[in-house]
Amino acid sequence: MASRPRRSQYIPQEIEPKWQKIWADRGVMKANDASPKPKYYDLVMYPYPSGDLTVGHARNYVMGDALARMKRMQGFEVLHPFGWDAFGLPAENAAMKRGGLHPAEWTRNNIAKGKRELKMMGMLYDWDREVTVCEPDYYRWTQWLFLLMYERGLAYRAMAPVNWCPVDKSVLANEQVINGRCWRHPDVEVEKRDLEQWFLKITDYADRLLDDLQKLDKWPAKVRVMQTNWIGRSTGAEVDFPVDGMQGEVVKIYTTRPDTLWGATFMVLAPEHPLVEKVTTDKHRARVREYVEKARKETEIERLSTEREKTGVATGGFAINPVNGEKIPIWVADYVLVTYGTGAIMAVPAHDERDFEFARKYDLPIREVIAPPAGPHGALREAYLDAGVMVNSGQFSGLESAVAFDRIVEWLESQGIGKRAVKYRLRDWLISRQRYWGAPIPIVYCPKHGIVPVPVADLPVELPAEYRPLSEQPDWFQTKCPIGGEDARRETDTLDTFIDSSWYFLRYASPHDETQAFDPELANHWMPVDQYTGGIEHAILHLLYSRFFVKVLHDAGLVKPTEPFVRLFNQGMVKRFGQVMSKSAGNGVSIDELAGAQGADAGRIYEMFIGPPEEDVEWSDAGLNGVVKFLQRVWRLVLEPDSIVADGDGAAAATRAVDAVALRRKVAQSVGRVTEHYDELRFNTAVAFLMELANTMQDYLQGGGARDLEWDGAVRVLLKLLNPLAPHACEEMWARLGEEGLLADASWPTFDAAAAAEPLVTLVVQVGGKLRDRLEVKVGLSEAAATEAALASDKVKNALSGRGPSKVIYVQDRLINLVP
RNA sequence: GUCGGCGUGGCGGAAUGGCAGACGCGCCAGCCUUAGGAGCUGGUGCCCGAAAGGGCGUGGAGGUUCAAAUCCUCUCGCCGACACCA
Repeated sequence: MASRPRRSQYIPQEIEPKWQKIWADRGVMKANDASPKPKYYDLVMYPYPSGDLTVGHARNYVMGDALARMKRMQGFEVLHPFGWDAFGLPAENAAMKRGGLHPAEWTRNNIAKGKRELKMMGMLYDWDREVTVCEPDYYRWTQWLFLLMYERGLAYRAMAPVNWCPVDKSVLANEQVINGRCWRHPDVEVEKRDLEQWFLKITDYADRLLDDLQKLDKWPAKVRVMQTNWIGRSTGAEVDFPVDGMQGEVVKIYTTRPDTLWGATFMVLAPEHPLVEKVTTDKHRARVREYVEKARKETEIERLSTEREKTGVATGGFAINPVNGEKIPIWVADYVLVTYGTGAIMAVPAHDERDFEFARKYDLPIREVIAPPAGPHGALREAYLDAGVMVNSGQFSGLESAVAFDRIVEWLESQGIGKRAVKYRLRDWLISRQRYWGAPIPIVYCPKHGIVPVPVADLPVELPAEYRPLSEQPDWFQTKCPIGGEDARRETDTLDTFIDSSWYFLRYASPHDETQAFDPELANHWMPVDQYTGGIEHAILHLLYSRFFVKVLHDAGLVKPTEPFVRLFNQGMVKRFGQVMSKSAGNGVSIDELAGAQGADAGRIYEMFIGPPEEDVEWSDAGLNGVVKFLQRVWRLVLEPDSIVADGDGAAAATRAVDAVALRRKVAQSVGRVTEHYDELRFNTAVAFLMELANTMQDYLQGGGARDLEWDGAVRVLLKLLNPLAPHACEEMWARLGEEGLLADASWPTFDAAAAAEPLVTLVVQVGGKLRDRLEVKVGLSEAAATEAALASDKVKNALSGRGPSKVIYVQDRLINLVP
């Protein structure tokens, strides 16, 4: 190219910084709170500033940025903010690794680096609204939200086991426990310690979190299913089983199958169940204690093999089945979880796989009470789980088990031995972290007044400057009681970082408000988020927590919406060598490398073209060249059409010449398809359509098409459609065409149905479902006329081998099918 | 184990039930050029055929339909989530 000076060259390294500066100077990315335009809140999941933003992150952000740019051109006032999930473990680990480095310093360095890279990719974020959760002006309000929860009775303290490394004298996250050992000390077994912890009562919102999923019809079905399963609501009955020989002592069990009550042949308590000691007879005490001890330790270490054989011991105690007065033995087994239901079950081996397995192993009786359609088995080979006719069930025998549920529950209630009950898999959210790098929990423990929340006026409770566990910094944690001024002690735990991220999207609405977490008026203006884009790895926790927070804030009268995110999209991960890309894994491709190689625009298009947005993709540089070629071709089409005409091979080009009508049609069609696919974030096909448009335009030129208004229109549409993905190049070309700023002033092209309509359609003629011929016909041909035209074709006559069709199927204007 | 998703050329992948393989990579041939990893033109699912044309083709087996990559049943393979939730 260097040898052809007549051509202007596409040199991204020159034009990209230039346009980035112009955009910044013009402030095109700023969201105006007072704009009369309709709002569009385009949110991408903020990253952890780990210092290695890769092309994997960029894939998410290109989608968000392209959408924001399109929406701006469509006349929306777009809020497209960015921030940093800056509290958390990696900063502490990095600080530990490099002795002397403070997590704050490490974090801030990474943020600076990441910000530079994002700007380099041409992302237009409203940096005036940047949010960094580790800064006091943010976590002040995180603490305030905790106090709000506390005030509303949603935060409470309870004992909970934590992973404890005896060498580090520190709590470990679950991910840091590998095979029951500390990740940093593979020879050291992690201990389980019971510590007093803070919880949020998310279970109070279980029903609403579940039911409102139905409103989220623009969320991927997959995520809704995952959340549904996570919440895990089941309906059943709680039934009281008196303990034999112990006046007034009952074991409450939970079952989803009250229709199988008559088949209960034993009872099982979780090892941690409070009644275990009581029901155990002296004869069995030693063995039971040994089992409980062992079970406790095992679950602590790891539930490695879930397929392991069930174990348990008899307590020697008996319970009375209240429905038939039967005495059934009470066992203890670790397959019953103390954390679910009542921690105790009635075991119905005939109709439950687990109970069946257990009964077989310990030779406990199995009694069939639900007969399959084929009739009772007598000797069961496996548990029968489906519905059937109830047998051996007193007055309910003969009833269809499927319809018996309600009647049995009513009867239990009338007898005072049981009641309807709903249970959840969801547990309350443990939010205490015995970590330095997080928002301190704003609580003071006073010997006189007990748990005392820090007054809002005293927020933030700032982290001490020194990086050391808070519990080892008496200068920091020694304080006075806010109520009476007594010597008191601060809470030394910090908040789970998921709290930070459960409300950051609200802070963006009024990021500098020093009087409140967010301005309700502005929050209600921008909320809910119209499009939320991020990784599937947050399908459950982050999204569930954010939904929970918004519901609580709604109940507190602070936000109107009950759901934060209208439309959710989970983009796939970028992998390399089969693994998720990251610097620490050594397979990362940085944004620097991508933008440096062939420019940000090529990188942006390539990120989108590499595969379907929701699928994981394997990174390779192979296709990047094709994208660069495409950009260069657009450049030539727009600015150097002469060189394209000159390159055309007249003879060849004539065979697929595109006339003005065909060009107009293609342009109109592209507007429709590209707009629709951008909107649905299907960027890979949108890019393909843009390539098709460029191909068509090239054919038009090479076939001798005039460079008239038709052509100029096509050029402008191409630039506008391509602008969200390749903004620098398009702005530059637009400017060279002598137009005003593309981003600032241009509007999105509108779809012209008339231009897109085809004056002639291809009538596809099938015989017996097989393609036989294609005929050019007028749009809207009647069925009779279409059939006549089809039958005139020799090929069709051949296929019908002389006979006429016995049946004619005519579909739209495009297809006719003759059945011989 | 349960739930969910996915199997289409050499590769990434397109296809409201209606011309399978768009778009791109790669490859082949040619053109252009003061030897470029640039640009341009044509070709490129498989088989038979010089060609025209014909046959076969979306993991496998059935089914529904005038018509199936697409819907249904079974099956094989890969991936993901949950994992004893009574």
